[in-house]
Amino acid sequence: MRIASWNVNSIRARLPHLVDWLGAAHPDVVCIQETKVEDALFPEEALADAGYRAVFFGQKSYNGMAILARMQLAIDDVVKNLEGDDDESQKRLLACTVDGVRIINVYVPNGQTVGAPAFAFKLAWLARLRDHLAATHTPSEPLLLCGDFNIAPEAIDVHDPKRWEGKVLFHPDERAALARLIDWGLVDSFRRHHPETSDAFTWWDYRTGAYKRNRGLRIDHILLTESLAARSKDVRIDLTPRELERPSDHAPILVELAD
DNA sequence: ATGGTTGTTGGACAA
Repeated sequence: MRIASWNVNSIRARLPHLVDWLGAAHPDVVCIQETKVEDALFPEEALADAGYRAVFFGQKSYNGMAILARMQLAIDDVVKNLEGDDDESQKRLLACTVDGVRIINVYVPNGQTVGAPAFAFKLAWLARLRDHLAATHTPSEPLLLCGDFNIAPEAIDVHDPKRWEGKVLFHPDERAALARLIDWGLVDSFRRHHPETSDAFTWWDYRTGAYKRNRGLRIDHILLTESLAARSKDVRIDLTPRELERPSDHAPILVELAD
């Protein structure tokens, strides 16, 4: 089974890219972040025409989640947001089960600037996610936690770690929060398959021509429990859609799981 | 050099 994660930065603006990419990459499941659309306007039919069923959980303008699965696959046990969130809460988590794999798709708060209220919100949200995992799941089950974490784990994941050190997306407190999440019982699947690979990024700022110079960060992750990591054959970042005109600022990451 | 671009919207705001 091939499972992908992609922050599309508006599913309506990116619909042609997404549909083309589904046809080219043939994922079985796609976890999407930043749909930026309320549920009534979600492009469900266009995705069905492309051969994918969808569950979605969105809001106007900001955030918003979706999970797509090939029509032949069932999507079960859908969960929207964390325990304690209400209708007013930012839409940042969507979970389901496909073919026996528990899939948790997250859009971790960006944090804006270190020290800002949004940064405290980011750290608190990550702690709540850790609590949710511990309360609802066990590390022994086949579970995949993926999405836009807005955190680069290590210096090797940043184009210029000296310049980024202590900045939002690469601050010690965020990296510790991500490490706490992983310590629950997860594996960074990309790093397991590519332990030495540098300059492998999933996000490049729209400004300053960052993509052309490969000035990026690896902030989108697919984390697996050990039982699922044992089935993982490869993980790759697909740069193809980032090359197009008016792309998302993120590239998709994909994991290949043995049946 | 605190710049620059994109998306949602119709002026900021978030990223």
